[in-house]
Amino acid sequence: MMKTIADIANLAGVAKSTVSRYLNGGSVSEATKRKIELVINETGYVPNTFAQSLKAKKTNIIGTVVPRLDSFASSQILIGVDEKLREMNYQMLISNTNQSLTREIESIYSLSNQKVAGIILLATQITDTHIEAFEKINIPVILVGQQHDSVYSVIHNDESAAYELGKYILKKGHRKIAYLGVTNKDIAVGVKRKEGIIRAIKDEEELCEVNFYETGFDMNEAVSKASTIIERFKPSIIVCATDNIALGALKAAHQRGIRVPEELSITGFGGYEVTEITHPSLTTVKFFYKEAGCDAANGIIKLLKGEEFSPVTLSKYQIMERESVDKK
Amino acid sequence: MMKTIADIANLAGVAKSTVSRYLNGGSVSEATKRKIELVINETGYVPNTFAQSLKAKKTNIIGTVVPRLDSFASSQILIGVDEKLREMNYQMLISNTNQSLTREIESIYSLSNQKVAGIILLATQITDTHIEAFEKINIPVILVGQQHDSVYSVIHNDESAAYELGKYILKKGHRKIAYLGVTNKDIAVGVKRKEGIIRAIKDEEELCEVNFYETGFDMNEAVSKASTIIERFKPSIIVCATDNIALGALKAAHQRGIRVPEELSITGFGGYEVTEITHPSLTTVKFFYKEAGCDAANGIIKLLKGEEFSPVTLSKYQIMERESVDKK
DNA sequence: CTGAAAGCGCTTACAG
DNA sequence: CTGAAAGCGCTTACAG
Repeated sequence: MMKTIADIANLAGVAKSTVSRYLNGGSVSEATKRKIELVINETGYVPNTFAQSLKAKKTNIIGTVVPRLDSFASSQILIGVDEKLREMNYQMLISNTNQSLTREIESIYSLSNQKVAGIILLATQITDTHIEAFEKINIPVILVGQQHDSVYSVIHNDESAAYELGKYILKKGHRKIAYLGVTNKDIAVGVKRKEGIIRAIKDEEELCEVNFYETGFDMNEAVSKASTIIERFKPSIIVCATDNIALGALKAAHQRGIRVPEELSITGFGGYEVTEITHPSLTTVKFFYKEAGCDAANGIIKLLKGEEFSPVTLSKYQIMERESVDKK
Repeated sequence: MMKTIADIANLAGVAKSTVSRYLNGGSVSEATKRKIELVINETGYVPNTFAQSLKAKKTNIIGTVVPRLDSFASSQILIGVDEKLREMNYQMLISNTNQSLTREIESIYSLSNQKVAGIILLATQITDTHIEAFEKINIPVILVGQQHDSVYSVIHNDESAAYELGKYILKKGHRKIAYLGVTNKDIAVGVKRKEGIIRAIKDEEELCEVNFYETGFDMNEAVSKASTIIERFKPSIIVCATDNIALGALKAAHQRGIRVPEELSITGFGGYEVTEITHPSLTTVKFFYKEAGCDAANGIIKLLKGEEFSPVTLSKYQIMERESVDKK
């Protein structure tokens, strides 16, 4: 049988309110404290969360909305969020939207109905409907991976990372560059990474030939897109907007019997674990997803406590110089 | 301002109990139904979950305990569970234990305290402490990935899958086999897969030379283990207990300048997405993780409704014949 | 420091 | 079919 606060009060010979005060750090004399403590230990009493939340009208749950569960980046961010939250005695509730923007909006409202204390959104696109939802629910929201003026954001600093990667490949002598990117609807991945590369090329004094292509996030689509690029454009390097796309490009090169990096260099973005183990291993930009997750978790708790939190947090990155880029 | 059932009752000119009955499918006349419906639509009323749960003493939440978030198998299973649960109007609450058995036990109790309706455990090892916890919490539990006599299980049929894979490589002519497995503590992955291979070899009339090795689940460890095996044993094939290990073996071969599959064949288990894109693509056994997740979700709901559910459900598998195995 | 009482928003017998 | 009342397990002013 589940014990209630009334049982504890009876057993300890005090009032329910006193037990409640003991539990919540109110003023209780040392003597009664000890009595209550004893009873609680003996009975293994655990307060009913529903009753608590019903009164307090809030929970220590942070809702985390993710577009998909099966992506390296998502997993790592979630791990970071979960770890930090657990540390701070909060709980993470994951809501998977399966890449549906509609379900994303639904999730935001539904989490709010469940009285989560705050929401962390692993964002892809931020629409007006999102902003409207954020305003309506009236609890702290932090975006991870995308930036928006009216919401707190933790981003991966895609532009700088891309700029640095661009400088790197230029230094390696590449002048005939294919950039295989994704939709502009994704500001971070589609726009910022491309912009960083473009800025690096602009800074370069020598002339570069650059072609831009677009593909989806899916590996298989990347294989065929890359294959066509190799055939028609014959670049010395394919700069891919994600590691998955780079993996696809690598496959395309293998299929065509083109040696990487001797005949063709390839780079990615992300730093997925598997990029270390491919042959050749992939030169890429590593983002610190887990740390970004921690940052977001920290931020939401600060916001909850009414403390200061910067509107935009830049997460770290690191160029991983490996085998897939050769001197030209 | 949040509306309560009392507000709705007032606005509709009926009693709270009538609104409650309307909400829960009790008997309400068509006329009052319409009145209530109207008010609810206008106000956008949503019942307070805590109040509901406080009375009903249960939730429509299913707790899912996972050892790690960043594994292909886990992600797919979670996606399956989530999808099915959502369909049935249940919710999934994920608890990540970060591969800690202690945290696994803690999670079980903590989910139970939160009054989840049931628990799905993506299991690695089942200890007595687990069984004790399952008995104490007194709600339905389903294991995914491991089997145990006293708990409902959805398993991947590792033994049969391994047997079939064993038959396949034998038919390809391999007689000098290295099996790179994992700890026996993991019954499904460590024991069953090995047993399946052994059974296939026993069935074979010709003489086989087989060596068994053990490694961790980590890719990098697999690289060095495989490298040593290649050097010392010189097998014609390395059968790896997981795709990650196989990826490591592939890397080891590349590093040593050994051509796969011409000089060395390699197989995995799992059917991770990335195995299709490696060079050469990996011959492996694909498990239907997502479907297994669905099965588990279905099962837990059946159990909740008091319906029949088989103590052990065998999930499907499929040999993915690709490029990493050659005729010998 | 301590207790009695009211109330959070719902559901569920029980009458009618 | 419908309503009044009790109660789920807690917390929070309010007295003392």
